[in-house]
Amino acid sequence: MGTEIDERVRAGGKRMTVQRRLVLEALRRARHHVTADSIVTRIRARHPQIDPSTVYRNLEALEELGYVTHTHFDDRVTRWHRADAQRHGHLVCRRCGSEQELPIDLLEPLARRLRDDHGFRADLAHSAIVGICKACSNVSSM
Amino acid sequence: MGTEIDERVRAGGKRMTVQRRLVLEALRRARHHVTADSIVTRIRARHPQIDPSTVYRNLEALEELGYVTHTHFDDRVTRWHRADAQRHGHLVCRRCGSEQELPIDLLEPLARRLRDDHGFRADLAHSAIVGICKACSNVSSM
DNA sequence: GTGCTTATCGCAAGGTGTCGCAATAGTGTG
DNA sequence: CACACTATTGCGACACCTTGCGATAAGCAC
Repeated sequence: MGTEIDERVRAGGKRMTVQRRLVLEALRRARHHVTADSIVTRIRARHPQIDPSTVYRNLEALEELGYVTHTHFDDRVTRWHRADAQRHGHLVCRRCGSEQELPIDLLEPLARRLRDDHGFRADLAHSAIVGICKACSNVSSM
Repeated sequence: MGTEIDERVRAGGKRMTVQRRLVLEALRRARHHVTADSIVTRIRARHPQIDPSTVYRNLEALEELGYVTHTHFDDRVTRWHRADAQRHGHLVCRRCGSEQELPIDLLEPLARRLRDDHGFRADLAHSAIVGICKACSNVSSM
């Protein structure tokens, strides 16, 4: 089973290992963004010998192959998800920590502008946009 | 000396300590973005007893008071600078790591859109925009 | 299936912050 | 100026991720 993926992994000059398959499986199970750490925990439930660094390296390898992507949320936490998921931006409130998704085309005008004016091909979904959400704006002054 | 700042620090319910003053001074000396670590190193040259956690906590405290701001560059490193410095965005190339600054008003249309459509007050200078720079675009295919 | 090459693994250590805690030291008050 | 209050410090430990390295095991050729 999973022969198609095995093929594609090998085509990329990589190998299909037990650990790689476990990471892939964990990502498939996870609906949305997951932290590397949560993947480690989940896999360890059944395979206690897996090392965190292995998971990190696999996420990276799978990203190179185009299977997964990562997004930087507020400040430090990186979250991973399958690359075939709907592409979208993120808004994170620095006050309450709430998150909301954003249609990618809202970011398109800026992307175009950066491309045209600076020749820079921006990946605007890569980092969440930080700010103050509507609810928090209403509560606090201003 | 420094009485005005002392006042303002105290007005914020905080205290002016030797360490706080050293951090403030280091930021004043630094032209642009500096990492917390470089501040630690710099201060330690003359005051070897200062602890990194103290510097981190002071940066945070000074940020609350509006004296400094931090920006997230590519991936992990946080950089700090004085709040009165010219506000601007950042482009970081994920291939070659080069950085360039961006006039803040280029980001304004998106900020307005987020404010109007989502009631979200975005801080678009808080995270660098990641992508592929012009030079790298020309070298690699596509 | 044997053997070879080398991608990948597990482990230990490092980098960048963060946190809990007991000791210290700014600050306002009497 | 001594005192009480509590913000702040330094230290040790932890969190999250990265890196170097020797051991292991995919994947290919025979």
